[in-house]
Amino acid sequence: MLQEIVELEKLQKSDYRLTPQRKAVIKALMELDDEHPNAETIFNRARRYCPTIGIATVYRTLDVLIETGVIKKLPFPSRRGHYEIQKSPHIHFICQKCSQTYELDDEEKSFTVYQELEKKGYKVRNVSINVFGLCPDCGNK
Amino acid sequence: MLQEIVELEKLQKSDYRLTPQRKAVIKALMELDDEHPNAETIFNRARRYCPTIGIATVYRTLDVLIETGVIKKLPFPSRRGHYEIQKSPHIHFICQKCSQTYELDDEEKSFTVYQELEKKGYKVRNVSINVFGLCPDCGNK
DNA sequence: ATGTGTGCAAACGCTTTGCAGTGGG
DNA sequence: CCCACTGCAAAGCGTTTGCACACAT
Repeated sequence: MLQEIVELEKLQKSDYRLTPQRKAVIKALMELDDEHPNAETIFNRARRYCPTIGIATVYRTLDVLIETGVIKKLPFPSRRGHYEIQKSPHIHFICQKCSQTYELDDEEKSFTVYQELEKKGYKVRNVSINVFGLCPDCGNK
Repeated sequence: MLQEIVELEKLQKSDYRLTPQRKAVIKALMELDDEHPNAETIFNRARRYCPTIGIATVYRTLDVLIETGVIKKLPFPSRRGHYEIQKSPHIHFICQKCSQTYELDDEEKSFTVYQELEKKGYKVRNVSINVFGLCPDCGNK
């Protein structure tokens, strides 16, 4: 996977070691990226590639990956943390009935917000747009 | 307070009882609304108006208020829950250094998102835009 | 040799739940 | 008068931390 190499390089450049555990977590994150996984889901997938990994290491690795900008923690009003690889901005639509999360492009809108806030003196690192309601499936039942 | 009466009526209309505890929580939420309070902060303020209230009741009341649309749980990637009275959409800017949260108007942008998604078959109940970065204070140090 | 990184298990902190009692409508 | 609601304390659950060990450099 080409993309994976990019992520691994980001880590190396920041004085963090590329351990089997960290590689396993990144691999898990890449594979699960379309479902906004929580720590437990990432943990279970990462075990395929590093069976001895512990949940604490997953949490510590997620912190490292957030710090180096590889992933971000998603701002959902959920009790558990959800994570995704950093990529171009998009809208998250979260269905309040079935909890499905949809991704919808929104580079343009995010960019406008970005520009306006930078003009006002804010340094913008991440724009996040979440929409809550009923998805087409749940809304028509 | 005029606004408070509106919130109380919403509750009454939904077959929920207007207890001193619930009134106290609503009053606390109104007073603290500009600081996106967590349950503990709401609890401490509510005790001014109902000294015997318990934290469990605060949590249960918050659930009721969310269900009736009086308040919403804010989608911040924080471990604790944060709440605010439902009002017209705005951007939250959350400083990653000092954790200050700023509110910035954005009715227009939210409305555009709203319209586009409704066209696609989603039923939108709540649009939430969060921006993360450094606030003017922290960015210039 | 040094210190970053790890697994385990225990601790932590916020939130939820069970239950017996209370009071609003 | 009945049942929604409450306070208390205990349990629950996701996350963090302390510690001894491992292993890269």
